[in-house]
Amino acid sequence: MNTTPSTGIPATQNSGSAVPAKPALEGLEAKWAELWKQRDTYAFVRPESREQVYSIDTPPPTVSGSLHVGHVFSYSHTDLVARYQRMRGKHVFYPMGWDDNGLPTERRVQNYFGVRCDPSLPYDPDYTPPANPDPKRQVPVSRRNFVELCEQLVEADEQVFESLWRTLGLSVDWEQSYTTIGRKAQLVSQTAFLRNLARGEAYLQEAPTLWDVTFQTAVAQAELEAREYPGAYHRVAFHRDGAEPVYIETTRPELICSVVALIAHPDDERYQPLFGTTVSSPVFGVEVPVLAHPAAEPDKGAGIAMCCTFGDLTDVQWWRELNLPVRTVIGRDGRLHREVPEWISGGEGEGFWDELAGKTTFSAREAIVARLRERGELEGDPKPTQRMANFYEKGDKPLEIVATRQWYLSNGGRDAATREQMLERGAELSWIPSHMKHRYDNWVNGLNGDWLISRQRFFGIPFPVWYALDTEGEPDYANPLLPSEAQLPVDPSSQAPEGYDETQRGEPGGFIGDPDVMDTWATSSLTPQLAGGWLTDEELFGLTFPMDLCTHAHDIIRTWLFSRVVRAHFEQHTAPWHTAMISGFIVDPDRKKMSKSKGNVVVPNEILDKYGADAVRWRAAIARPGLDSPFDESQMKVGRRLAMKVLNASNFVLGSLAGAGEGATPDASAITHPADRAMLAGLAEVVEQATAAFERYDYTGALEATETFFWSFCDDHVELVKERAYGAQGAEAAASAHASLTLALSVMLRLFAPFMPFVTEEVWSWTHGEESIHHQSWPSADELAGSTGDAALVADVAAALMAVRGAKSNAKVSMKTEVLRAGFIGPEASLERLRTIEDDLRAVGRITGEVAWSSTDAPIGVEVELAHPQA
RNA sequence: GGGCGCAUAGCUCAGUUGGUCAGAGCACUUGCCUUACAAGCAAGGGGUCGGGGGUUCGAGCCCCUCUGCGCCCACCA
Repeated sequence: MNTTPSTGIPATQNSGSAVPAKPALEGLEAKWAELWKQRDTYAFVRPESREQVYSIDTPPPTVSGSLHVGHVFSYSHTDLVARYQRMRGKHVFYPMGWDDNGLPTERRVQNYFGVRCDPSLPYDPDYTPPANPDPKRQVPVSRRNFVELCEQLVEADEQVFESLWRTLGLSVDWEQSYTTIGRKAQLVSQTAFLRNLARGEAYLQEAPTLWDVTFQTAVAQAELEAREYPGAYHRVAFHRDGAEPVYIETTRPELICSVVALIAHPDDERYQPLFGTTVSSPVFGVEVPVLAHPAAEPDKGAGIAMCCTFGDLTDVQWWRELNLPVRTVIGRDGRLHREVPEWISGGEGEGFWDELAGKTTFSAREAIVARLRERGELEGDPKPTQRMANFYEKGDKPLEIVATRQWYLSNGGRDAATREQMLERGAELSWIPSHMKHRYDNWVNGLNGDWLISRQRFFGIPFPVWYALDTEGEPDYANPLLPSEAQLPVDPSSQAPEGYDETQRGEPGGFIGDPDVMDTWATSSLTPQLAGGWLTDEELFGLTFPMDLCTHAHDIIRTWLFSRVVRAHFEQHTAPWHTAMISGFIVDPDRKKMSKSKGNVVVPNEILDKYGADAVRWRAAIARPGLDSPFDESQMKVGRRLAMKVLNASNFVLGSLAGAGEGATPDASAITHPADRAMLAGLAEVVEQATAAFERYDYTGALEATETFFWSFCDDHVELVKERAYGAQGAEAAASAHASLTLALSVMLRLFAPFMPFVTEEVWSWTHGEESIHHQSWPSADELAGSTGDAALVADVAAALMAVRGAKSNAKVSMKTEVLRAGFIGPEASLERLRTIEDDLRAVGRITGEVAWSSTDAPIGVEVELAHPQA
């Protein structure tokens, strides 16, 4: 082949090789995403035994939501491990799910189509949504129409997500995908629920519940968010017969109408004389007892609190532990009841109720404060304060506490033995990084009740439960009617229970269906079962469960991770996976969390377009598990530069140096030159480092080792052997260079493959036809025939080159300047090694004259006599 | 208030059991159109490893303490 391509067009251009003249990154994502799809490159092929499988539980994204770079990075981390394990010979089970049920989808449908669900409307089979949706004036539609619109939009959203994941290069097997609303999800969720119910782990209970008045649904502890909320202390008088009034301080005077007791700490001497007596409430004149309870805090407010049912969770505790009555005034819509409460009716406040009835808590507060003022029962002016209030994470009004009937699932929140079991399951997991286990323990130990799994919504999986109605039409909640497992999935709102027919729905002596749906976590807590084929494909389930790995960011340890542990513990009596790899967040440059409201969200498509998927993945890979990492575009550039370098260096090695014809399978026996053997010995060490790093889920360490070697390979080794590869030292010396370069490149490409699947696949395809690099085996030190070489020479070469280049750089001359005399100094052992490759050294340094060697204790250096630059 | 994590060059981060550990990349400076790559290459400047104690022959690395930052949980009288 032509060894001196001076035209700028490599000789290979004429050889018919697939090595391109001028490689480019542009278009690689589109090309390979499509080919991988066509060739089914990442299909899960069932092996004989569980040991041959590596199974992964990765989060089903909320399809109605939007993704930011944080998601992209976290999913990339999963893919790094998936690709590594695949190359290690595992059959990688890597499904993708879509979390498409629940409130987020409902909200998106409402806004997108401009509709809202009204369950009282009949189904319209020909319904078409408004042409010009107005989210502010939503058109009511039937429940079934609403659900159809949800399904329609969800499908479109899922395609957009899939396309993004393919562009990012996730090696997901798309045949294995699942949704959280589909038939399989219904079957799995309902079956698991019925079994929980049969074992007593699930139960129906009427109890005070955290309630979002905007969405009008109950909310679980895991979905709470404490936020600052402005309020004001109102100092209010409770009256005593023939004595001074008792003052309490409250931020919620509108709840005075629901007061059931005043409570102070048992040791509080100020209030001890009052314990056991009664006082009467301002405005309403309702008599309530003064009681003692240790949860009262003497230094908070007036030191004595009014207990209302229910103002906050402390009220719930007092109500429960002191056996207080329930006096509910706030309805599911967040407004005060229309009718006069019975404990007020007949009293002095009865007439005033007209002013409160149907008001929001905010307006009721204004009305009652005005009334307190009039009556002289408010002392001084309200004192503004900032307090923490519980919010639904998706809501914008503080949660109320409303007594409602809900389904619960035991999770250790009410039972110390179960809690202990959950902690033990958590301890069985291998946590990456290990300190993330503390978050799990912290959460489990802080549970204050069982898991509330029912939601008063529409687009979700229904509870497979009916209730018989007695002759009065009252439901019998104590004895729910249940389907058999063979009947699942069922929809109790459109199907009748066994022994009844549809005409009996809602009729006395008939039945009603449970109106609620399961919270989305009640389904996604079963993703290992759902994806793995539980109930539907027991062979698959046996091969994949418990899974090897679960991955996600640290924010959903308390929700998704914990809830899956609960489910697998009850159903399979095991932890759902062996390892939990937890990602950090990508934060903005000021280390603030990215959020839409702050406007600091980086959209994935933009950076993927701008820098390419390999560059984005590279950036993701330098963020270690668990560590938050600030977003910085300059780092994308570095990733892109590496991808470009891989492309160029591969092109040079395969196209010009080694020769494409002999490229695919190098002849190891030809590798005889000490420089080549040393390089391969160095690479063998890198292979061992990278492998060890990946085995401990330190993908960053694996990348660093590979990348460091690769750059020195390009800068030092390739430069060192270039002339020899062109034939300057004869055929045998050239063959050694060709074979070693090809072998080293093959190894490095495979080491890079998990990180940069596109560019490595592109290069691989130049010499391997349709064979994918992602099916090749992960490199081993054994396959490096030259590993018997002396790796120490690699460092000597680097030092010698640096010395020669430094001399030229200091002289401010071109690197091609001739060296008329070079005197190397350094430790004798190093000089000994360098002498074995003197010809290579002369070529790269353009040393045309005498070379001298003198051994010293100092590091390697050189004294040179340079030709005149002009010469 | 409880828990966890972080603090090493201007920036982002490595520093595995205390002894070539004071490093890398970016940024910066100075050169080089060198026949793979100028979105390149080469050389170079830059840090008393947050403060203070202690253990040790020896400490970014271990112990104590202080300070600052971040996250999770709790906190509605």
